[in-house]
Amino acid sequence: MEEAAALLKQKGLKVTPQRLAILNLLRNTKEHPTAETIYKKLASDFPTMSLATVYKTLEILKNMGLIQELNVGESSFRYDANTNSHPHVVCISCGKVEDLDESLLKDVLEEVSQYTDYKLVDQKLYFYGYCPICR
Amino acid sequence: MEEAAALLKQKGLKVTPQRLAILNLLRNTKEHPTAETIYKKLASDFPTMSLATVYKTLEILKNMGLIQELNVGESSFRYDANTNSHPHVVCISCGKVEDLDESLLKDVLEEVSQYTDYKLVDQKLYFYGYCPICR
DNA sequence: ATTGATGCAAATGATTTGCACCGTG
DNA sequence: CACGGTGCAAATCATTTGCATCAAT
Repeated sequence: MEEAAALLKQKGLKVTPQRLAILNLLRNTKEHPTAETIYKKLASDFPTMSLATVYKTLEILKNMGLIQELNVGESSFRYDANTNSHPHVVCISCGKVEDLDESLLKDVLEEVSQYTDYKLVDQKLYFYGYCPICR
Repeated sequence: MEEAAALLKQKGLKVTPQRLAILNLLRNTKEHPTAETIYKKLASDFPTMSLATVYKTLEILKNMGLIQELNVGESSFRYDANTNSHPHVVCISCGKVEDLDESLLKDVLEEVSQYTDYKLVDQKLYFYGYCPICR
C-alpha cells in the first residue's frame, strides 16, 4: 500500500479516494497550494468532489499533524505536507512560496529566548523579496 | 497641534475626529488591537462611528505608511503604529502580542540572503510561546 | 450494518463597497 | 461650497456547517 494510505490508516482515518488524492498531491508538490488550487487540480480526477470536502479533509489532516497550514499574508491559506515549522521565502513578484532550511532557525531562536522570558514553542518566519527569476 | 494631526495633514489627508482618535489610539498602545477592538474602545467617545469607518481609516493609514497590519495567524488582522517590520512574540495562553527589537533581524536576514538568491525587501517573524506571566 | 465521509446548499464572520448625507478645508 | 469622509446597509469572499446520502470497515 502506498505511504499516504498507510499514514491515514495509522491515524485511524478512513481511507477514501479524495483523502488519498489530497494528501498525495500535497506530498508531491513544492507549491504550497491553497484549498481552491487543490480543488481545481483534482477536479478532473474527481468531478463530483466539492470544495467543502477539500476544506474538511485539510482540517482533518492538519489536526492529525500530517500537513500544516501557512498564512503567508494572502487572503487564503496555503497548505504544506512538510509539517516542520520551517521558514519560507515568498516572491512578491510571481507569488511563489519556497521552503527554507530549518537550520536557519537555530540562531534566531536563541536570540529571541535571550531577549524575552517567553518559553517558545513555535514560530512562523516569512521572508519577502524577488526570486532569482523575477529580480 | 498634536503630532497625529500633523501627520495626517502632512499626508494630505483631511483631519477628522475619527481619524485622529484611531491614529492616536494606535500610537499610544502596545496592544496591537484589531479593527473590532479599536471600534469598541472608541465607541464611548464616538457613539455614531461605524466599523466601516474604522476599516476605511485603517486602510488609508496603512497605505500612507502611518501604521502596519499584522497577521499573527488569528481570524482578524491587528494594527501597529510602529511601521518598522519588527518581529513579534505571541503568548499562546493569553493572546498578548509583544514587539521584539529590530536588531534581532540582522543575523537572520544575512543567513537567508546567503541561502537564497532572493533580493529580500521585507519579512514577518512571529514567535509563539508562553509569556512570563502565563508560563 | 454502523459509523464516519461526502457533497450540496445555506450560514458565518471578517472585511469591503455603494451611496446619500455631512463636515472639513 | 466643493469634495473627501462618514455611516448605514448590502455585498464579497474564504471558510464552515447542517443534513441527507453514500461507502469503508
